Amino acid sequence: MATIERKLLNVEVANEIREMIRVGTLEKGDKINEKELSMALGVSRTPIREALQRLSIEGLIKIIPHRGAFVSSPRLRDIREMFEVMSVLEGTCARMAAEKMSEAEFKKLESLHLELEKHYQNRDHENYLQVNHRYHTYIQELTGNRVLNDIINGIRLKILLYRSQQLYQPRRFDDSISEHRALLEAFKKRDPVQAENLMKTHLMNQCEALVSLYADDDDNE
Amino acid sequence: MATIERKLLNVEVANEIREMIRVGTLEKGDKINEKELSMALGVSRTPIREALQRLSIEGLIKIIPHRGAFVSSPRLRDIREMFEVMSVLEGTCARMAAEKMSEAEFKKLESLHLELEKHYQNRDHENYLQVNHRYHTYIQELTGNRVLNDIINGIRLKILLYRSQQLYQPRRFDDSISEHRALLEAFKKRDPVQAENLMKTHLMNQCEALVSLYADDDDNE
DNA sequence: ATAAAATATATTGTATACAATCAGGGAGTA
DNA sequence: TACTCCCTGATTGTATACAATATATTTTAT
Repeated sequence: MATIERKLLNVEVANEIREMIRVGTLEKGDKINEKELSMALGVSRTPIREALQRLSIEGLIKIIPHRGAFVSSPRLRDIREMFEVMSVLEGTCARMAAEKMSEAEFKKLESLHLELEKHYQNRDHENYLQVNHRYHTYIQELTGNRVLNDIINGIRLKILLYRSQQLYQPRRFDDSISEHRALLEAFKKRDPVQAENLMKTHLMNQCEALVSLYADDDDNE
Repeated sequence: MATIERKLLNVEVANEIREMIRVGTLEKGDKINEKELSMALGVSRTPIREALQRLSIEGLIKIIPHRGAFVSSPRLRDIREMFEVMSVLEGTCARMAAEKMSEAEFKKLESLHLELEKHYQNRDHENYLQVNHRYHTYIQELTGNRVLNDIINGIRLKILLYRSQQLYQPRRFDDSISEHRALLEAFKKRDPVQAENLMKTHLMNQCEALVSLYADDDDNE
């Protein structure tokens, strides 16, 4: 028998807003109007506001007193800082995963990699990103550390605010897949140190690609 | 002219509760009664509830639907996971700090270390812990990465739920100070790799000390 | 006397009402 | 025209009211 999932509106609303941000309905800098949203979702402002409090702690939105809630628009510096932490954390995941990875788990990882290759051949950015996300998530999960997972997921969602700009430069696409190939080799050899280092540089390269696209943007910094 | 700090009650209330947890007025497992707290603080339940939402995302409390908010009481597994992440993050701080530490900054660190030594001589656990906290915080700040800082501070507060048990075993007290001595040497030499490794093991040792005290406890796991 | 059922009380969750603050527009002046 | 001031409407922040659920107490039956 399944656990009865008791639903609270503020949790549902938070999920809803998070999803809007994830898929791009809400973009960085957008203002979130409480009344508007409450009518759209058919609930009162109370659960809306409670959800906004939650999201502000997650860092997805910023609440300016008496002005309202705005979708976060991290500055260049914030992006760099987030990636710096991400590279360390995902590097750690890679190391831990390489240390304890079973053969079945490697096969699963390999199949994800093959999906990546396919989308790369087809120059299908959208699906590449999607599978890439599943690939990284899978490695995280192999660590079995939920605290680690939660932190990484939280940061990733914030970085996702910039997904539109991400990876749409062909050069970065090429580099990304070759980094992934090297990474798979390291996992195949169960080499924790190499896996960690490759993952770290993979992340830092992604950061640089994002930042370079973004540097000449106006309202950030 | 100073920035006008506009205060919102929910933020104030969250600070208040956080402080209660930090100093021990609220302990792990305690229930937080909304009405009671609202009367004690002289505000309505609205800002109280908004604050609770925030704290639940921080992980300091757990909200059980229709039952109420309870101060988190992490299981043994959670503690281990938090320390695992902490060791990586604080290790990273140590590495980054060692890489960029100025002479003046080292002097400051050294003076903090000397305070530690003093309290160690006097077997003054309370003040040792206090200075130890400032020491670690200082290293964090040297990195200049606010994202990193926020994450570490968040986890530390949760670990602090167990401060009562921490370091009150004489053996651990001795080990802690000698680990700190080695650490200071590494910083003096500006050796990032060693600083990182020493910090990591320092944290993992602290974890083991805490867990061992705690293993025979009842309601955890 | 114990255990289950029923009722009452307390607490949480949600909606609404009211207060404080902000954003925008027009009137008036230089 | 450009600028300031004041006013109005809109939006956020807080308090209260009501509804739903959980906990405690009493009642009832065995």
